[in-house]
Amino acid sequence: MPELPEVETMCRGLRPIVGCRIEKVIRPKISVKPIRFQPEAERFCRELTGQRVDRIERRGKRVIVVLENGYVVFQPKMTGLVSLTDPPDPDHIRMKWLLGAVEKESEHQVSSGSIEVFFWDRRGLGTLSFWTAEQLEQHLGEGKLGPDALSISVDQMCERFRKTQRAVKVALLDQKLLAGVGNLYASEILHRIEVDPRTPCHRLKVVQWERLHQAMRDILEEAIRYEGSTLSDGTYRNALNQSGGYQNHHQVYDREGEVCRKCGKASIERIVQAQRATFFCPTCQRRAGKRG
DNA sequence: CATATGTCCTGAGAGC
DNA sequence: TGCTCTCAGGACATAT
Repeated sequence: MPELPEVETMCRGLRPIVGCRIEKVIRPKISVKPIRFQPEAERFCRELTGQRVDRIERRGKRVIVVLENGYVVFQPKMTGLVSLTDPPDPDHIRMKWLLGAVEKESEHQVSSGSIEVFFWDRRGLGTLSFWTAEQLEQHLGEGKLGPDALSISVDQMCERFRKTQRAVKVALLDQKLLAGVGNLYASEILHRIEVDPRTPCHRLKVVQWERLHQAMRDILEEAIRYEGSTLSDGTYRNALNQSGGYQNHHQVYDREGEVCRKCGKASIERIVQAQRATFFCPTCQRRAGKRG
């Protein structure tokens, strides 16, 4: 499930294509249902062909390839992957680019010859869009997508979260409030600051939002250094087709019944919030007011 | 407006 | 061995 660190890793892996021209856009024939393209697939491919890649950006959990004339937005959702090497299997390649060599001198210059970019998605919930600058803001601008988790300030966070009565774990997943945190990292963040995931946002104090903000940054940055988390399904890989490393550092996610690494006593519990699994330590993350 | 639920999609794994 | 069933969860659509 690519969240901010995994998507950031994909973006970094794409840097070698900056300056290259998209010579061919291919949609391999596959037996599974096609993913959603916007505009529809044939026009999408036509629009991209011949364009030069200017830069790579990320907004929350989306990869944005900025072309000389338009923006390609890839939403990996659950199992999507962008890579420069062979993806996990050939049966779920949703799109492929053949790139020409770079035109100008650049710090990311690659040797001549062809580069391939693979858009792969096993479950096919992901989407690919090609938008103008105006459409990009329409779809991903303020009001649609909250501030990115790595650039939001503490004050912004307090302001956006303190109004809601929803459980803090559930609110962290709301991309309109905050972009980039998903189910895995939300549990990890709350464990680090020892807050019960069921606590309503409006009950958290300013100092706790400060801790949450700091822990969020720390954990996301650590995870980026490890190039994300590859879960047991093995789906997620970095651009060079290697597993991430952060799964070995998870404190609670997918550790139901195992001993908490912080207190060394309690075993990690799994509950369901808003139809999603939440993992936490019942000892370290006691509800406020019940401590002692 | 705020919040909750249903839907999309495939493959892995459980259970019989 | 092979079948059926459940589950994983991001983002959007629809309902309350």
